[in-house]
Amino acid sequence: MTARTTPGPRERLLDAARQLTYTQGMGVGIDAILKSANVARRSLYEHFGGKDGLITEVLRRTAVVDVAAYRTTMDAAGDDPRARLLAVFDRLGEVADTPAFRGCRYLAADLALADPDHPGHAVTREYREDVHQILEHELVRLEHPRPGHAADQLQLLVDGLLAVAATRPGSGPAAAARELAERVVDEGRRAPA
Amino acid sequence: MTARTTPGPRERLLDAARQLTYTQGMGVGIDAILKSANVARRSLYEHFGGKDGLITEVLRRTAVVDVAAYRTTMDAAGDDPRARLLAVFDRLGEVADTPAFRGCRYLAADLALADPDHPGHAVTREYREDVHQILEHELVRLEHPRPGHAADQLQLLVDGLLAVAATRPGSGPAAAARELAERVVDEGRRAPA
DNA sequence: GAACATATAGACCGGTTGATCTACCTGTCA
DNA sequence: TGACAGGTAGATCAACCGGTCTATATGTTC
Repeated sequence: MTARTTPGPRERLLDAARQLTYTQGMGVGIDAILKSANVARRSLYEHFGGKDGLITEVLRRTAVVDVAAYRTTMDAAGDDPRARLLAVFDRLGEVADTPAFRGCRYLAADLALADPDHPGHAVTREYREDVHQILEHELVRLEHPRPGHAADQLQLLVDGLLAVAATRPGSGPAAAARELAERVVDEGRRAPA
Repeated sequence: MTARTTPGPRERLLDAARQLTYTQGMGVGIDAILKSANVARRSLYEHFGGKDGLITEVLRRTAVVDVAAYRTTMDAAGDDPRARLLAVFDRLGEVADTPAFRGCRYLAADLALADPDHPGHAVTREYREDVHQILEHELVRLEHPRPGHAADQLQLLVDGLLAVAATRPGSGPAAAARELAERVVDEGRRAPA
């Protein structure tokens, strides 16, 4: 029941690694992370076994947070599934407008971790499955004729939005993606046969 | 007029770097490139001044090739602007199905090159502008009401397609992207007012 | 043949990488 | 008091990084 005023070395490491791997990429040196976290070298290996373990745990943590953010965003939009889905794109537009935005962390991780056996890949894959399920769930509630397919399309729009926002800032990708998302969501609504 | 049977060191370097930076990422060591190209260390610095120069030149070369590929693909689809635009997505679907496919080289470069002043970023930016212009040109021919905006959307679909293909292979992103591309292209065609 | 540009081969540099190690310090609990 | 877990500090390691260097070989061209 010790109420720590300062997070322990483990949390400090995760936080520093989360920030530095995003701003500097997966190639950041361990020394930079240790220095930023103000943590002894040994503690890293005690807690995570090495750099790969630390990176993987960072991805796991952020994935939990980001999946929760999807749900929070949708809950704030009310009960209507259509509004809930479109709110995701509005929210991503806000995030992408942040000066600190540097693209999708999970895509960057998959592209940067050349080794296909790196445990980080499994984490990113699971993250995408979670997001897909969240989107599909709303589409089912909408009685969308092809919820799985539509979820694929929405996820493609999300990835496209994040990629364009990272590489062509100022082109307003969020609005463009939202327009297309509306058509996906509204598919087969008032159409005959 | 010497008809070389083997490309010179410069071409061998560019070719090896093109392959290795794609399969291994921008973090590949110079030694690996030199060994793969079977080129002396010094030649790299004579021709490109260093690793950054080599990488930048690789991006410049592949950008020329890839922009030409857009035109070739569209020309093979005939004269109709609609068919020409949709052919791009069919072609990208083929490319993404290649076992060697590892995502968009230019997006990976922008995400991996942490230094915002790296000359490679200017090359990728110009590449995207070229692609945008190609798409917009066809949309103008189509008398699309908002050719610039539609080109933005098509480019977003391209980026999303390549990202999904790299991270969720087998989910058929090409077909999903093509469907949405059709709606973008057909926007305001038979609609009144 | 001499001069020259262009290769190659490889030693070498300082710096950094991820990882392992010892030594010491500081709480907590028995 | 004493043991012990968990933290810090920092030396040390082999390997590799990008880059510079010398020496040598191979052409081509005056």
